[in-house]
Amino acid sequence: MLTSKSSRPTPERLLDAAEKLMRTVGLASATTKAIAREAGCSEAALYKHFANKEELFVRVLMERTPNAGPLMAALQAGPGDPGAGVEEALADIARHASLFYADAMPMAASLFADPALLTRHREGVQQLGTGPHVVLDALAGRLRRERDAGRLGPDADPRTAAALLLGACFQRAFFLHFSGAHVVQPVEEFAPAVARSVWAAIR
Amino acid sequence: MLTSKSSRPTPERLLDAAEKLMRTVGLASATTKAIAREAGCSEAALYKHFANKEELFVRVLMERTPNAGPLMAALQAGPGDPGAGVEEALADIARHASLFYADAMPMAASLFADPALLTRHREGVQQLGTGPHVVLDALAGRLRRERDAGRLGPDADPRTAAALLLGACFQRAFFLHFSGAHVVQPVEEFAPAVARSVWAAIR
DNA sequence: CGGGGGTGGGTGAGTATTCACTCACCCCCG
DNA sequence: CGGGGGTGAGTGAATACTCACCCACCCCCG
Repeated sequence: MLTSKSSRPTPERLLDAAEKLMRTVGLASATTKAIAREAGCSEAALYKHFANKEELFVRVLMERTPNAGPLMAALQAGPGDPGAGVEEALADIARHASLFYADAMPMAASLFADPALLTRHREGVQQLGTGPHVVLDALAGRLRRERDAGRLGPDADPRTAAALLLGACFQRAFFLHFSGAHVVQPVEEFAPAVARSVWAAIR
Repeated sequence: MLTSKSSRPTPERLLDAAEKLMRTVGLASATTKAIAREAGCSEAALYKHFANKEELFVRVLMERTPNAGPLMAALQAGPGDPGAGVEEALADIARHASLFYADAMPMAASLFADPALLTRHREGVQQLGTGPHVVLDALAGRLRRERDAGRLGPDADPRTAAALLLGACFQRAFFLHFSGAHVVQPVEEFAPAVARSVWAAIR
């Protein structure tokens, strides 16, 4: 019974619960009582493991951020592989970026409701040298390398191209949550279209 | 003294106050008491003019949305004017879009903290047949007309190009508020760069 | 023409509820 | 038996919202 779900340590369950509530009912309704109930423990237990509610949220944002791994992997792979075309790689990146942003959007946007929490999170994040812009930097760097390897036009603008591709995916994720799935194209047709147009801009 | 500031009707002052607080201290701290104090009236007066706090917020979001006028004007102007190049028009659109999104971002993103409020707002907005996607539709339509007039390449993808340009401006606005001004390019260099790359993709 | 009374807008002082957070206490494992 | 992890029952503060009341204004009727 080592793997029974109740064996999962309480702090983890609290982080899980907080994340789940932030995604579903929203930051405003993610109260300490609701989080404790969702985690299956008492409110007082929360304060045995976290100094206060804000610390819990900050740790959720730092540790339970949607998994950027696949996206970063898609960003780093590629340039050494001359078999795959750049456009296909861009489509793959657009696919991963669309999924990642769709995942991250609700929690990230929630922070705008509480500027104090946003500031705390920003400080923690920039002390770690990370942040949402690393994705953009990674794609820009990747494109710069592609250009230097002669696979892009010599006057291509890697940073701007990266901003275009990721920005389109980002805004699509926003529409998805803000207006509903019916106003956005499905990823399977969106990602290749985006890749095609960006590729046309830099080849 | 008809134009004295206290002559501004109370409901307007409440809407002003609510908007200001949403922008500055955030939706979470925009309490009825704070709004009333900011508007210079009592809390009870708020309930003479609005059924509840949510109705006040919804009306702020519907009526005090950042002015999309200049952006929509920049989007509609142009195709009849053969003197101006498409790229310059795109740069102008990118400039206006960057400003508009930077203005709208805090209030729009705040909604993610309260999904119930988001749903109410979505319903109100789509009953009016509007929404954030109209900007994208307008630019896509504009580009389609340019293409049909032969000023773009015949296989240009207007909808995707619009998503790229506006998405880049949208994400820039997000970075601006989320991470600070130091991680984004100034508009004066960002807008032309975006326009140049998009133009390269569709010409 | 004067005054009685409805009315829209405003207020101060509440109310019930909910919030984040605390405390005294307990259980059980090493 | 000591202490980390857990709890039930609070605490004061803050929240959204209400209530009784007020006042200036206007309309209309005697």
